[in-house]
Amino acid sequence: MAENAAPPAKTEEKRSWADEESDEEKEAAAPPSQAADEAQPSELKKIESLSISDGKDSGERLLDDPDDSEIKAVTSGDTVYTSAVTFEDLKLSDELIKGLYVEMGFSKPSKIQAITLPMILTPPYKDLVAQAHNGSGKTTCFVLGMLSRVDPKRKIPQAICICPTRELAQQNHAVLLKMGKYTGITSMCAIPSDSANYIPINKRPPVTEQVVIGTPGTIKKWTSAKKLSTRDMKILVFDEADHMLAEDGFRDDSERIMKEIQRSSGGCQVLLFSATFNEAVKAFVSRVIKDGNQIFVKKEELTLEKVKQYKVQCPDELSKVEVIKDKIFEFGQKVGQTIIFVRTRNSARMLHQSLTEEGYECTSVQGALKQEDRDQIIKEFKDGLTKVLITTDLLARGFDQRQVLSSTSCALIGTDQSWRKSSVISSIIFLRFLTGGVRKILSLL
DNA sequence: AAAAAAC
Repeated sequence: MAENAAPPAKTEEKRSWADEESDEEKEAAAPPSQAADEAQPSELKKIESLSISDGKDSGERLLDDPDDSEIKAVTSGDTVYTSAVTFEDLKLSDELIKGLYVEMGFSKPSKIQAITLPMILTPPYKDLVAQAHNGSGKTTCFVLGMLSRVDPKRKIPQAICICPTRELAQQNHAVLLKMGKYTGITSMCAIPSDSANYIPINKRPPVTEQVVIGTPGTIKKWTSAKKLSTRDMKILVFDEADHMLAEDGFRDDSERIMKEIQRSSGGCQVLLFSATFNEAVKAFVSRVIKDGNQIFVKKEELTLEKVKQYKVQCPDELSKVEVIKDKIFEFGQKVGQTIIFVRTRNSARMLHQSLTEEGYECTSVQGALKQEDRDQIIKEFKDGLTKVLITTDLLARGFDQRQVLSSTSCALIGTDQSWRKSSVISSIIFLRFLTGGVRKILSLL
């Protein structure tokens, strides 16, 4: 459990350096008496609802969720699913159970696991679209799904997971190795290899590993070169599925891969997992996934309500850097590590440079770096060797930094969106110009 | 609108 970052000070002291809200925000947000950081959490703290429908049902049934005690069974189509109270309910192999208890340290399924795992593991293995908050145990759902649907005796690829970034693919692969430690199930990452150990595709032996986790381009390349057989695929997972299926994301690649695998395998189960699904993606999903189980959480407030938010208004770009130096570093030392999100690769580079020049220790990572360097920088941060990491959307999604540090981290937001997607951040500091943008953020609250 | 993957 990550304890909430104790705010460094109460409101009054905070205002010694954080400006008060502007007029624009006042009209956009709440009654003028309410400071912005009061306006956000408690009001949004509603009981989260789960909506369960069979995909054809237009009228969604909403199950109020009183700490999951009442939800025992949910039906979808003709199949009756019994929510899993224990992992034993799922009839997993002993080896897998051991991995869950010993390696992962789990005791019982989380709510999303209790509901989705039976849907994933019960014939006729329907497709599944599932939304679950960050930190709710989403990864376990599909990793466990893949591990239990693979036949350990057959040395051929039977499960694929596709992720939007190499980093996320590696992270998910690490989870799979850990959870599947005693199963003997083999797996590999399908991401572009770094220059040092590059193997031309035609020299690459066909994949014999049973689970493959990778990024779209490489998966596509390997399958079209017949190095990755999809004939015996039983389960296909898209992590961060909303991005994988968004028009400005990986939709084309994803759709092609999905079609190809479903064709060659004769209908393989597809799982779509994400913390967020906007309406456009939902509409697309319902076209692609015709007859699947669906789980949506009503609103995506969970990340928000745990988060303490501060705003600092800066008249110009230069003063942002001043605030980072004077305040963020100091604040970051109290709470642990800091991630600074910025919008562009270039600002990541520039900010890193100007901070370093002035003797502030930090690192930065963005997509223009070589893969080796990316891996190295992230490893150092996860190992706690570096305290301040500047990054772009590269780490905005699915970056799980709890596996390293139970202490809190602090994120400084330079973009409108990335902080909402990021996993466990207990504290947010906005740095924005006086003009523009603020209203947009407030409307999201 | 930029970032991500990968050509």
